[in-house]
Amino acid sequence: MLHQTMVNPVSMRQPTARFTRSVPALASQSGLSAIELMGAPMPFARNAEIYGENEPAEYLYKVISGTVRTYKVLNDGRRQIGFFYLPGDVFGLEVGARHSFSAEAIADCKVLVIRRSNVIALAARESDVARQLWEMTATELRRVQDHIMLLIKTAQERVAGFLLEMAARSPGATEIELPMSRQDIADYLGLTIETVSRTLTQLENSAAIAVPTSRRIVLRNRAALTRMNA
Amino acid sequence: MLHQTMVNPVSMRQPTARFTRSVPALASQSGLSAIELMGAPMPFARNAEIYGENEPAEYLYKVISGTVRTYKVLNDGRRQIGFFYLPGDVFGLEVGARHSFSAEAIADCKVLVIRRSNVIALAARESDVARQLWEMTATELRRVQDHIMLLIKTAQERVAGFLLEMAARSPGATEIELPMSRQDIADYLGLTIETVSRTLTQLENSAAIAVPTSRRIVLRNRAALTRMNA
DNA sequence: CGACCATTTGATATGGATCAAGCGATGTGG
DNA sequence: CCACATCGCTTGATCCATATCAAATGGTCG
Repeated sequence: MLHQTMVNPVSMRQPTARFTRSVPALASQSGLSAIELMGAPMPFARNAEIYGENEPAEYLYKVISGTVRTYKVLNDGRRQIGFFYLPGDVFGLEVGARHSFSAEAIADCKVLVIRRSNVIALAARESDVARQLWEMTATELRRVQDHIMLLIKTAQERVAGFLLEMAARSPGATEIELPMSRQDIADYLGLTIETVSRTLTQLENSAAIAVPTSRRIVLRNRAALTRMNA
Repeated sequence: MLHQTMVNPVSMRQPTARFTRSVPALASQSGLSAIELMGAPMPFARNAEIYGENEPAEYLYKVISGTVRTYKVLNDGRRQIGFFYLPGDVFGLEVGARHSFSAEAIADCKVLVIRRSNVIALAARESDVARQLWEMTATELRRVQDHIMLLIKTAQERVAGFLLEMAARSPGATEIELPMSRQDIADYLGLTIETVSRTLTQLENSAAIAVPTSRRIVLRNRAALTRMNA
């Protein structure tokens, strides 16, 4: 049940963040936030740990390419995945001193790494940066609240909800490419891989989806999925 | 399963917030935050709705006395309680325009009602107010993350965890007074009242707790509870 | 081709839900 | 002050969704 994670060398995890002074004009002009301009891109290999639970939260991160999972593990090895972060998503932002989850690359990734102290210093001077930090945390809060509502549902509802959620993140697409394994999905939904697998075949049999390959899902009947999402 | 909630008259829910200019000196001196000084105390009767899901988030709230529950209800009536807010706790703070949960008084309450627009305006000028808003949202985020970890556990672990959580909120106390019903506890833990009840008697039989009355729990063996909290 | 790993499928077990009844406290009207 | 209704909680019996255990299948890479 426990994932074997390659811990990458310390040197890889101590990026020298480019120090950038406040540049709100450039930020708004380019559609980039001032925050992102303070970051340095950094690659992570498949299954590499980006940070561990309870480690000092020195950086926050934005996915450029690839997918990242955050997770917690209980004493006895049960793993709960917090979220799957896709390109454009920010993760690892903490107000407190330490990370509350661990983070790993699901596939080879590029991640923008941003020194937290720089952002916080900037936020103290510029209220729109402060507002952005607050908004990012609030976005995460809403996500986790939605996740709770998933976890009280039946297996079918959870899987349908998961598929719709993933579909909503690549808008317009009727076909979704899952970057994560069945085990990851199961640990996200609080189910076992067997139940996830069975539920998918059941959805396929009821013509709600097609599963051409295990990592590819075609949404055949979105209305049906929405209906069973409770 | 659905709670009958008395909706109190509109007039009761439109408090005239005392308008207060920025008073950071007084705030730090008194140990009160500038935010709280902008609020007006307001009573809510047992089971009164404080706000509803998706209503405009005009106010944020701080419990003075009594207990508040927040919750969401799925189509078919399943209710999930977000949290129980005790005196000192802030709830209903949103970054977006609308409340994502509903809130009700569990018992007769006094609640400090604070106009959100005032706080946000102040935050734009004073970075420590902005920081406080961010921190409140982050506190809530951590809580919800912990809640997720509860929801993947067994019934016994959930109930033990709940008792320890409640105990931690009245520090030092070896005996806890539960302000909420078994149904509320069940809906918080994602269990049925029967399972909550059975689990409590089971904990009582194993001498981990005593239950002199249904609303009062004595922690007899905190170590045992901690051990079964996973 | 063969080994390995992820996924699916099958058989069985079980924790918690559901259905149902009993119990104790609280309150109400006669 | 007592009979009785009500409500919240507990306890009992049974059921069922999902977990667990086990085996087969399939896709990937040497």
